[in-house]
Amino acid sequence: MPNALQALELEKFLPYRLSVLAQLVSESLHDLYTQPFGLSVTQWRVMAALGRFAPLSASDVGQRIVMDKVAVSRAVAGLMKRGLVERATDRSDRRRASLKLSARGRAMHAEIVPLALGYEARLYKVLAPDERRSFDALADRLIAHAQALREAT
Amino acid sequence: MPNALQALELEKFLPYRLSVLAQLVSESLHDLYTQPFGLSVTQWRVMAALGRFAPLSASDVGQRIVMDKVAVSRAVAGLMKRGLVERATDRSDRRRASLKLSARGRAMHAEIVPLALGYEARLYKVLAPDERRSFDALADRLIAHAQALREAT
DNA sequence: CTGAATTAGTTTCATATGTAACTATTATGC
DNA sequence: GCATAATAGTTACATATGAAACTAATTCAG
Repeated sequence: MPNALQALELEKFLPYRLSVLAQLVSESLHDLYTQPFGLSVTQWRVMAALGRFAPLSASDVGQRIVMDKVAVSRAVAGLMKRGLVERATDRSDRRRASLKLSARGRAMHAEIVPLALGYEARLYKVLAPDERRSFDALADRLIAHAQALREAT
Repeated sequence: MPNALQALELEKFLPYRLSVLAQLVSESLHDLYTQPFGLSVTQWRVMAALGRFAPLSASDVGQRIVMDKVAVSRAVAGLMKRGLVERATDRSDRRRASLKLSARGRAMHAEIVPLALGYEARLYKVLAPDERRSFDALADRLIAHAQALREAT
């Protein structure tokens, strides 16, 4: 047969399933911090980046968490308004502003991290330790490859 | 130590990595059909569902592709305007409308499917066949479990 | 040095998306 | 049978997001 009929079986199609999984996980996680802390997804991600990587500029944040600068800018504006993040203009390059969590921001971060890790732990429970390691490794390779394919275009 | 300091290492955090991977894949795929065919992501998903599962009601589509009814409604409206989808009111329950691809819709679907499968194949190339099977199986279990956790809340 | 090109970040506008309210139709309790 | 509830789908509003234009500061070529 020169060209067997190609059928797209959605339920087996990798991009589709990745989208469903990421969506489910993201929504569940969102529930953990949206009601009690009033954070949007992007705000939480920025807080997570700042909580982990000390002082960062807005574009550093964007690179870390794969978020465009507009989204970062908006999230930071919201976090500053609530006094969760502090900004200081860089003395040597006044375009830059280095960002870090305020005391309040650190306190909130410290409350949310265990919730996030708790959810991750519950999710991972369905996999045995070696399966978890295996999934992680394969996912990493897929990420790297997807990135390479994207740039190749 | 009663409660070791929990650090959130974003780059190892499963929800974060799933989000990055799904985002990368979705963007790449999007490039394949957005320019040449002028479809949005939701429109393409609806077409894919209809292409595979014959006549479906709008809510059937939503269940298949995990998309809420508002999004389905909007996507269908756009597809109908372009004559890619046909709608027929159900005689026995006039709230329902059964949807299917038109001839033009089927033709477009037939053009896009190989592109989508081609991308999937390129993506999968980074994994050996047994790794691919393994990843698929683990991902399926994660999906099922994430769904269960979500409902348990 | 000085003007063109870069870079950081914000604002604007157009589009996408989710929640809730609404219409129309069918099912259910009494 | 009739009022109430439930279901399919659309519309309206409010918010989120992305692309492009814009401001301000810095770098670089000559």
